[in-house]
Amino acid sequence: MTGAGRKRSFDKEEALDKAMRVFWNNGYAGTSLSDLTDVLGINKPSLYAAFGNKEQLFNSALNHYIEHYGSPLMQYLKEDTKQPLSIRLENYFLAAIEKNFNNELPKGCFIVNSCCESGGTNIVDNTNSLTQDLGACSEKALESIFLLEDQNGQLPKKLNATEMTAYVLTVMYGLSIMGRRGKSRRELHSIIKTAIKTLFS
Amino acid sequence: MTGAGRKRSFDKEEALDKAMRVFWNNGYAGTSLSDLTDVLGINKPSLYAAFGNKEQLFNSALNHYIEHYGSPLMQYLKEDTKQPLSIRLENYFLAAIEKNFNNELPKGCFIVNSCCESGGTNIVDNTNSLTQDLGACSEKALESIFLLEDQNGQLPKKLNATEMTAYVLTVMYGLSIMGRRGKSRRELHSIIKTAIKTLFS
DNA sequence: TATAATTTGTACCGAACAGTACATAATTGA
DNA sequence: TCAATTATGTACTGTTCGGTACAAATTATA
Repeated sequence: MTGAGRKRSFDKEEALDKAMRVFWNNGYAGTSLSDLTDVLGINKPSLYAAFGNKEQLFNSALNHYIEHYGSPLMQYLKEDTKQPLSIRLENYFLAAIEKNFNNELPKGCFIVNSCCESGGTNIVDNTNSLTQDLGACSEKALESIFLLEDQNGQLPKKLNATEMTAYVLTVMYGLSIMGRRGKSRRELHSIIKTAIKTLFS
Repeated sequence: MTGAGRKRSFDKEEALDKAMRVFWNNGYAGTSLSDLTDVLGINKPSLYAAFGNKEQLFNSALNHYIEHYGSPLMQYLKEDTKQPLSIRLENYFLAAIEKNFNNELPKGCFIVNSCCESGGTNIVDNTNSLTQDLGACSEKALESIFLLEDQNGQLPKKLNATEMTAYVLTVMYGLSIMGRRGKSRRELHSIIKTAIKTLFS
């Protein structure tokens, strides 16, 4: 079927990762096609041929983020289930904030940023609902983990899985904003310590 | 001194409040001058004469928000100091989320939204530092309250004022994102209940 | 009532925006 | 080697962007 035709001069997955970082840093409305083509080192027709239009590229960037940066964090909760939940939850938080000190990545969480931008009149319905879906999806994943923990009696303070999920997610979101504000690793660690302490003792 | 000259046909404070809501909903980059003049019902030269340029208007909107929507919340912590801190903190959180169900106001917290947008290449240094300053200012206000509480032995779990401040602010930020995501009053109340429960028992 | 001061409305500016037409270049399969 | 196919680079489209020049309208003071 395919085969004929000139070869693409760039790696599509690499380019998507670069585009994601631009959107992550500047938001949808704050990113122009020139910003993208500059960073990706390709010209507009190539970008359109590979990724569709600006909105579709943004949606692809959101999915790419979840797949490569968001979802992997769940492993810290799932693995080593012999360790108490308090330890795994702390590792989950720690891993999340550690991204914030990789100077190659923008600050905060891309999904959180997009939630703030979402709902505005510049964001298309399609993108609004994708942002909502990705938020809901992470929430479901978290809840399914805490449902298991609840069955094993690991949830603290008589919280049920739904309450635990909503609260942990709230703290995660808050940490994202604190990270975006440029808080130091020391400060973010302190917040995590407080979260674990107040939840589990 | 002043006196001569045609009268302004609109109320400047009202117009600023309207402009704030547009920026709050759509962000800085997501708001155009046409969006503003449409909502304010004035034309561009009037807007420029009254508020300077887009960036200055945005900065004024941020200050207006803090003065009329952010700072007043602090009263819930300061007044009725005979009541235990747990009650006052709960009222503070409740008052914060209640704004989210006023359908005339955009969802979430304007400052939180601006933090997410801040740092991007489209936001001018001046606005970046104002956003940072306003974040830091709220934090100082909160910390001065918790310093007093600490002296009265009201802080729970052996937290000091700095730890308490950072954690409460994190939960507030998280609530803002949850609100922006469209969580119901019931869900946000549940999160607040969990926060109070885990902090104080 | 004349004058100075201020706001308003219209109409415009150059620049940047998202997106595309089209010719050229490169690659595969026949 | 030739035809079909795909990607690239240039140059362009119409629209919207933030911002302003300028004349008409309105007001207070002298």
